[in-house]
Amino acid sequence: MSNKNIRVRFAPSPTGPLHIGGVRTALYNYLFAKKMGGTFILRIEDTDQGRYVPGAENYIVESLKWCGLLPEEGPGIGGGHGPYRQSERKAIYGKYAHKLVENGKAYYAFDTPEELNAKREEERAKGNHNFRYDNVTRNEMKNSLTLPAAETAQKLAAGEAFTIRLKVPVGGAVSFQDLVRGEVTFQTDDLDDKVLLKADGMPTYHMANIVDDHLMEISHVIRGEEWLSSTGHHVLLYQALGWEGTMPQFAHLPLILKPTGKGKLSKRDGAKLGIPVFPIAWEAEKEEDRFLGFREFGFLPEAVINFLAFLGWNPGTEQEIFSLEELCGAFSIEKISKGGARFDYDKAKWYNQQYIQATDAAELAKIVRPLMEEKGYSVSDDFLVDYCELMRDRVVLLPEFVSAGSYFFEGVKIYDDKNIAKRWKPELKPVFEALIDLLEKTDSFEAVTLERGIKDFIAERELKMGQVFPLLRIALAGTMKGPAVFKMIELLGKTETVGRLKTAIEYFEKN
RNA sequence: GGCCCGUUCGUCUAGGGGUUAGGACGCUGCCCUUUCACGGCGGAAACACGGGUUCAAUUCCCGUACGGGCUACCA
Repeated sequence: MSNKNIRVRFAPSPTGPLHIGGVRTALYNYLFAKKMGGTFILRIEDTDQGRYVPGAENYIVESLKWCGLLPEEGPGIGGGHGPYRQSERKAIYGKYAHKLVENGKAYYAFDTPEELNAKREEERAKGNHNFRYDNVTRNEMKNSLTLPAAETAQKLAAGEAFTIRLKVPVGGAVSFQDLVRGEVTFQTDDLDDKVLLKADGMPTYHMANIVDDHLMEISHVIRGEEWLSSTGHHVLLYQALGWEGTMPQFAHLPLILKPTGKGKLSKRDGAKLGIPVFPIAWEAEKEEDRFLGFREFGFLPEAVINFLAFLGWNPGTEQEIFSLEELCGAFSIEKISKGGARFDYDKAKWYNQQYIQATDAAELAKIVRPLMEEKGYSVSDDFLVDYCELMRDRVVLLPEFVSAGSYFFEGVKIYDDKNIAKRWKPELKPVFEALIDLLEKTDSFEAVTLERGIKDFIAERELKMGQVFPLLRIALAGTMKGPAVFKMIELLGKTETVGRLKTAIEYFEKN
């Protein structure tokens, strides 16, 4: 069921790695598009050449890919509304900006950044701490409203640098219905005359976003709450361009807040708290500019998506685990919450654990294999699958598959001396030697058989389980933590098990 | 400062004029298990405050407080 009228876009700016709040915005756009049978579009907002960071666009694309949020239109993908990079649409914005000037909805402004700063300083000195270029102050600035027409024409002809500013009406009000917040109203007298076209000929976000959303036939603008304040200007712009009738609907998302303290989540919070705030790693020259992502921390993308979906949205049922597909079915803008949501890393880890537990061992083995190789462990496929089966319920982040069971791959490197001291008695030596004997004579190395055999062995000698099992475990793993002993023996196999027992007895004796 | 937005357990949230205010994470007790986990059953823990409206407000309205966002020729 496709609905050609529903078109949403994710429009990030390639100024660095996309943080997790951006991923959530992308997710909500994606979910809404899928839910409605509409189209999910990626648009790159690279109108600020000063802040352009090479590699950032690729990072955005790779991040979306890792998350499984594939755009149907976008740079490198195509679609009937391209180009999808704003830098490639420069001429379009210029045309509309000049049209607005012709229609008296905007004007040329010749004030240089230096002059504007000087003006701000001057006002500050007078005690006015918030100078605004608005429908009052524009009358004392250098623009086509205050200058004689001839002078304006002369400046333009001379190629003097100019910007085009929106001529905000005096004494009016703008309102719109926000899909998550209801009616929002601004007095035009509170709004400044936003720059639409910069001196370098590039549009500002405000201009580009309206022109593109209109031309790309965007039906719903779903974006972060940081845009709510400028939406008044955007509505004014739609009106000025005569596009009010097809203006998209707005939905402003609550912000993702820092895990601790105040404010919205920022790049630096990751490094500061040792948690990921980016989907995937970001490479950079300088060490302090490099970041690891959720992927590198060992998260499954499905878990990240599920976690993110619930940061500011809730289906209203008690189900917590949702696949991307299920989210597409359950999503609705009405259920987006209004208040900011604090980033809860513990919850993210819990989701990851849930997804690891729900993934079958063969699949986990595939995911874990590269981590094993990185560590230098060579493991057979069968062994790795069985191993994943044993460890699945004991792992929260993927790298723990490597660390938590390292003894399986490199033997016992460290013994738990404290427990050995507490439990080892010299008279246990013959018992363990007899156990080795028993194992060597056992043909079936299956956990159930082993369990029966070893339990009988202990009973025959009138020993307690507690005298044997903990030491047996330490002999094989070095630690008290780990899967059921019989399962371990089964996985290790006869030769390895017997070998480890022999070394361990020696070690226990010395201890 | 101005404008805009928000406020239910520590956190994410459900709910909604009359409820024992529900779930999840985290914390915690017990059970399972002679390990560690997983799992199961419990527990502590919330309607920011003040006024209205109403027979009745956590829920509706208004204030206040607090929090957040914006306030660039950045997005």
